[in-house]
Amino acid sequence: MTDLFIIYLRKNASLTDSEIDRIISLSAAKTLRRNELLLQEGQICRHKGFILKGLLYTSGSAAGDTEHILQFSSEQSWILDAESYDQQLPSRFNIAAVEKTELLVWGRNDFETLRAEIPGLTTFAQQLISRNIYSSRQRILAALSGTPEEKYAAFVRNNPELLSRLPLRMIASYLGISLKTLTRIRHAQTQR
Amino acid sequence: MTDLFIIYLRKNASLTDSEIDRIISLSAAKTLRRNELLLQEGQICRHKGFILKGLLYTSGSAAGDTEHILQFSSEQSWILDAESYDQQLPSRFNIAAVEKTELLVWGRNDFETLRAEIPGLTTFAQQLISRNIYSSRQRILAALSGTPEEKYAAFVRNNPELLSRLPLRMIASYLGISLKTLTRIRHAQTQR
DNA sequence: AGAAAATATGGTCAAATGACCACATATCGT
DNA sequence: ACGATATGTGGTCATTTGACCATATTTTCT
Repeated sequence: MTDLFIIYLRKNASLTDSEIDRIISLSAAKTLRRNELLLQEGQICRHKGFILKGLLYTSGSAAGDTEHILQFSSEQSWILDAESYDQQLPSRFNIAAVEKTELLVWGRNDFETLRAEIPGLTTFAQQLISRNIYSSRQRILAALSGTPEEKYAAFVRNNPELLSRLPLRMIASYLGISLKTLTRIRHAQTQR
Repeated sequence: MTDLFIIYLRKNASLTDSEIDRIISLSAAKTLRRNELLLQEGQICRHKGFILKGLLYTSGSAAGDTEHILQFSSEQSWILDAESYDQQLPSRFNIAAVEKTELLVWGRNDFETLRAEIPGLTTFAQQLISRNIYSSRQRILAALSGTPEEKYAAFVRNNPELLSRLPLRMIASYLGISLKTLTRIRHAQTQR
């Protein structure tokens, strides 16, 4: 199963095989069942995770408001609450499994050890952060732009592989529209 | 005028006075007039800026949709398009001045030189990134949550000092609501 | 100071949305 | 495989929103 991680690193980072081995040697396997929490609001995020297989969502709520899904994270991606992890502060978010999910996780100290040993890992982590910032901006734009119908169309366009794995209510929560509106949109589309 | 920058660094970073001098020695002053662009969509972001005085906005648009304001940046904060700056790719955003604005700017090479010389600067930059990620998430939640009225109330609560400096249409653009809706909300509030 | 431009307000109307509810269907866990 | 639970669909209705337009007001620039 860690093969998937090796393949990912070979493809995306500039690391030697022994460096990759070393990284894996400090990891632990973790499995989440459907709906199980990886991180709960109020807890401190003590691990960085890499998703081998499965699908997670990150959710949170603005003061007083209902909960919304901020992000979906599927295989071949990292998952953590950066703010809580970096500063060891209680998280304001929940991270939970949409479906059965298998992860590799690293404790913060171990990962820092690895970063100190392996310069290429730091470089790689930087790139990930840069991408993260960019995708957050896209997400903000998507949330502000367009009608519910356009938002849904954009979601389908950008995440075709997630469609069948997610309940509609989660998609509605992610897009910031009501489930009612979402089913209306879909109904209108199948009519055509 | 650079005093403001010195004060900021003393307060927020762990740097010696000579390190601060060194950082300033590689900076250049820049002034933007109202509405003037600091960065235009399609251009590559070649500088990192620090705002001494004034107010900027960052705007962009999702495919086909109208432009929205992603962020306001006022004195004592950094401004750049991280994606474009890091990877030297054309920016997808505009950054422009709401009002006359004075900045310090550093070319990318110079800043990297500074980072290599001054470890404390790297640490500090990391913290800024971490905060950036967090505020992006808050922004996403705010965009998804609540009615226009609640969004406006949250904006007023979180940015009281910006209210009088921004035209309403920019606030509307930032919140993702129409100008009409915004004036309606304000009208209703003054009635009470 | 004065002309020109930008900004804010307000009216009307059609359309879209969300809240609430009931019911059908699919999915999950044992 | 089965019962229980979660999920999706659909109806109705009141409310809100945005589009379009005209006009009043403020601000900017020279």
